[in-house]
Amino acid sequence: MLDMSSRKGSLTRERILDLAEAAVLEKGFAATSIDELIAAAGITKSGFFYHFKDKGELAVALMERYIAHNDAVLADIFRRADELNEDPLHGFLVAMKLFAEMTADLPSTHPGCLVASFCYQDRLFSQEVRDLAHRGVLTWRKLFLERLNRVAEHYPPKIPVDLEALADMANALVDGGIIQSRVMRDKAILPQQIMLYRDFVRAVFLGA
Amino acid sequence: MLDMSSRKGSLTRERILDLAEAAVLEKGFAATSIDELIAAAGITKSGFFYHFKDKGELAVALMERYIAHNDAVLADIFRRADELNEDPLHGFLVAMKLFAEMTADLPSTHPGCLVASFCYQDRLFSQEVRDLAHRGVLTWRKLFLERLNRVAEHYPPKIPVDLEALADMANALVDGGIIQSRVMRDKAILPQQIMLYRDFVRAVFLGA
DNA sequence: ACTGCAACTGTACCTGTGGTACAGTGGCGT
DNA sequence: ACGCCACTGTACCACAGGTACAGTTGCAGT
Repeated sequence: MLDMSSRKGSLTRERILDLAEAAVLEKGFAATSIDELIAAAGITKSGFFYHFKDKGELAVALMERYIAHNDAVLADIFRRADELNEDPLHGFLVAMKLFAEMTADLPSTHPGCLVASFCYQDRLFSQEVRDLAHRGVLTWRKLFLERLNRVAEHYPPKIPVDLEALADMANALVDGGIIQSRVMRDKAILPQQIMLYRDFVRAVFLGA
Repeated sequence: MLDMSSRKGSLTRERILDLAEAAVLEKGFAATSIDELIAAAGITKSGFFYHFKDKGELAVALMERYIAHNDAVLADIFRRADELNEDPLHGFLVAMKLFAEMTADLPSTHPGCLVASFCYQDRLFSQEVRDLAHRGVLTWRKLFLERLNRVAEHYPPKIPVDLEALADMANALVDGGIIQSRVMRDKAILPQQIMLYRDFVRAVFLGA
């Protein structure tokens, strides 16, 4: 029989990851204690080490799950935008609108970006975690760059920009927007910045 | 007599702060141990606690110093740009060019932004540290917004944007650019993003 | 009913770190 | 000569993070 989640699915592992992700984004990885996680999850220390052989493996699992989820969310946004629009530029602009709305609809400020969090705690992690973060950023770059290239074929840029840098700009602005939203305790900043990015992309391809 | 730095200036304290800042930006605050700092500084634990009554006070001192330094750097860039140019828009564009060049000239990737680092370790710090970060972001917003308002008086915007959001965009892009530079191990990304911001500001006020 | 494995629990133990307490000292300014 | 700034040295403690490993429970398949 094919069962997709190994036996009964081990939802305990997922629960640990949920708790760990939230804690790490609030206090950092080093300050997130295993004792704290197992208390919240209602298991014992041994239970934790059954799922993760050490804290490093927790970091890997957190990153893997986060990257996969992030990629899926972005792909979904672009897919929904494509359904609403044929033209590559307007599809892109609609996607950015959807993205901004999604972040604006969050109940409080965005919980944070694990890649950004981990990048300031670099030396705590294995090469594997750093490689995961690297691939995560590369995936975003690729997803945006593909779209921007397709747009550029139909709309010759009015402002000469490196499209790869323009692709990276989205990621940079999201990470930076999250940081500002958190520091300023103003959840409106992130969606605002995404909309500004949208304005810029429109200006690049359509002019002011 | 007026001496500006309390007696002989206590350069030990500065050395601790230098070491702590570098360590915190690499591993995070919680993972930076006092033992490690005193070993690197060549002092004893007692020496450390003479300067900082606890670790929390170290965090406050780090943030204060970082914010002050950051503000000074930005103010200097704008001042130098003003010397080269009278027009508010071109002064701003020159400043962004100088900024990009400054970050490009760093020997390796940018060491990182303490505000960004601390924002993902929020719960470790006192309200005082959070307030410092808050004020740091506010100062950047204010510095950029003043300039942008002056520009807008002479150049009616061709693209309708919220100037406060446009001011915040600089900060967001710098923080995001640093993160991407670190994760991708490519120091060119940060200056590239600053130059993209410059392109956007020019497009806003001059059109594509 | 028996076997086997996933998913845990229980107990014991070691280390490193943060932090306290306090007495002592070298050198410089006045 | 006096004082005080900027430390050093020694001793100590509580506790969290982390390791190790043997034992237990419950469900699945045959």
